[in-house]
Amino acid sequence: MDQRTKLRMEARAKVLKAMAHPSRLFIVDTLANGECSVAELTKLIGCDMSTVSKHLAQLKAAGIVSDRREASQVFYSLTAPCVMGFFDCIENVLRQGLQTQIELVDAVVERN
Amino acid sequence: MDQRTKLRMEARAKVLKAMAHPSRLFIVDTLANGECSVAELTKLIGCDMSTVSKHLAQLKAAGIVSDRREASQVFYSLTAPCVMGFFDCIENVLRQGLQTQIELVDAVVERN
DNA sequence: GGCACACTTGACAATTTGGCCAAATGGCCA
DNA sequence: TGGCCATTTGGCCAAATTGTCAAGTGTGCC
Repeated sequence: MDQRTKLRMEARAKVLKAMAHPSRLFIVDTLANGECSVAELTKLIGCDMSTVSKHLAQLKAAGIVSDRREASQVFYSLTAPCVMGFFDCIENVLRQGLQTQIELVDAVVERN
Repeated sequence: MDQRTKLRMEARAKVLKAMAHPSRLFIVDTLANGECSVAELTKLIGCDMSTVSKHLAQLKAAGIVSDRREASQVFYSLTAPCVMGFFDCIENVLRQGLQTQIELVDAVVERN
C-alpha cells in the first residue's frame, strides 16, 4: 500500500471509527430527527454526561455532527445526513449473516 | 436506550467496526475488483500474513467478505458490495471537513 | 461579585485492538 | 508417509479505546 493510498484509507477509517460504537450510532440515529442538547442525549442513552460529551466530540472531529451554543446549552445536529444511508446496507449485511447462520445449522441437522 | 435498541446498535457497530481500519478498508476496496488470495493481499498491504489473515477473519465474521478454498490457497471476495456505497458519503464528509478547516483559517487571517 | 446550570476536559483504571513471531493446521505431490 | 506450501491460530506486548469521577470552563441571573 503506497503512502498516498495509506493516508486516504486512514482518513476514511477515522470517519467510520467515529461511528463504530453503539452509543454514537444511537446519537446519529437520534440526531437524524433533529438537533438535541447534550442533556437530552444523556438522558436517552443513560450514562454519564461526560461520556456523552466525549462521544459527541469524536463525531464532531470526524465532521459528522456540529454544535451550536444557545445560552448555557449546546445543541448538536447531523451535518452529514448521508451517513443515514449506511444503515440500509448494514441491515442487509446483518440479515444475510443471520441467513448464513441458519443455513449452517440446517446443514448440521441434515447430517445427523 | 432500551435493551432492544442497544442490541441493534451493537450489531450495527460490529459491522462498522469491522471496516474501520485502514488495512481492512484497503482490503474491501481491493476485493471490489474481484477475489484475491491472502498472499496477494499480504503483498499489496505489506505487513505480516498473519495480520492480514486476522483482518480477513474480522471482515468475514461481520459478513462483509467470504472465503473459498482452492487447493492450498484461500480466496476472499466481497459478499456485501453495498458497502462500497459508503465511500461516496465518507469522501463528502472529508471534503466538507477540509472546507470547514479552511474557513476557520480564513477567519483567523481576517481577524489579524 | 457570587451562584447555579450545562457542558467539557483531565486523570486514571480496565478492557480491547493491532502487530509480530512462532507453532499448528490443511491440502497437494513425490 | 514425509515434505512443502499457504494459511490460521496462540502468545505476547505496545498502543488505543472506553468509562467514571473530579475539576475546569462558559453563560445567564440575582
